[in-house]
Amino acid sequence: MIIKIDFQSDEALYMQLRNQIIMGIATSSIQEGDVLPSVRQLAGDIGINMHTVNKAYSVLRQEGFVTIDRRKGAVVSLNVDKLKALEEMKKNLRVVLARGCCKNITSKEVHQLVDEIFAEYEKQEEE
Amino acid sequence: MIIKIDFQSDEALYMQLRNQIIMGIATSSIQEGDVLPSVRQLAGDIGINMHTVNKAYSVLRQEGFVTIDRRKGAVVSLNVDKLKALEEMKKNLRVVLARGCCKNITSKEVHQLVDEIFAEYEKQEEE
DNA sequence: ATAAGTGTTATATTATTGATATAACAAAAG
DNA sequence: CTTTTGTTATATCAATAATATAACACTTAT
Repeated sequence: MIIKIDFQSDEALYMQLRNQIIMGIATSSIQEGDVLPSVRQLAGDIGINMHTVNKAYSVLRQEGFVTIDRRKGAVVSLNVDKLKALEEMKKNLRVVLARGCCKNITSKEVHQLVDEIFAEYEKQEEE
Repeated sequence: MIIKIDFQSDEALYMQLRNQIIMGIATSSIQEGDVLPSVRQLAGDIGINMHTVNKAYSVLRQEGFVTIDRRKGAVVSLNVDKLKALEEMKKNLRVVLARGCCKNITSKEVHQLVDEIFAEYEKQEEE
């Protein structure tokens, strides 16, 4: 699992970290049951503060992507509330698609993008 | 065009405003050539500060959704850079879809959501 | 022409957030 | 017993979000 932080980005560091871990789970480069590095370890590797990593982990826990075990640390374990997830996705898609729609992106083109991205996920699942 | 601001949300006011205007353009409840309310007017209607509206308009201008004319004000006019828009959408979709993918949302279900949302847009275009 | 309304700019203040820095604690592992 | 773990508590600094006045130049009505 390679984490790449962009210090020039206007996106918060802990948010970048959260998103990359989620994408790591989606591509199965991190799998359910895997243990994330300790907050101190990852902070040292990336070159950011311990608390920033801790905040990312806390958000991941609250959103149901990991459980935090005192003995093991942050363990990938998905708490699947599918109805909630679908609702959240629809809300997010409404914003993303509206932007594209204004720029003449068709539903067909969106479908293609979706397939491309899902292909990225399934491709790496075999590794 | 009805603007609904959630003061409890953790999303910045100017961002909520920006997104709702973009969704308004997508659903054609605001059309190309239409003039947005003046910053003072809209601020008064919503009950927020003039500068917050101004910031939303500035972002919309920078992102190519409106042009700002000294005599007319903020006019909806889409500066379509489709390649850039596709690139941006893919980046956004990667994050949104990864979250769903972890929660067992299938590509088929995403396709359905996309169709539902595009239907919302085209439905209101006829009004 | 006068008044009102427009976008724009400038400055200032307040509250919140993001990120960092130490420090300490209890629990678990070696 | 020492180290490492997550966790909590403070504190500080910088950046951002939102507000408040105020002023300027330009349109547009009256």
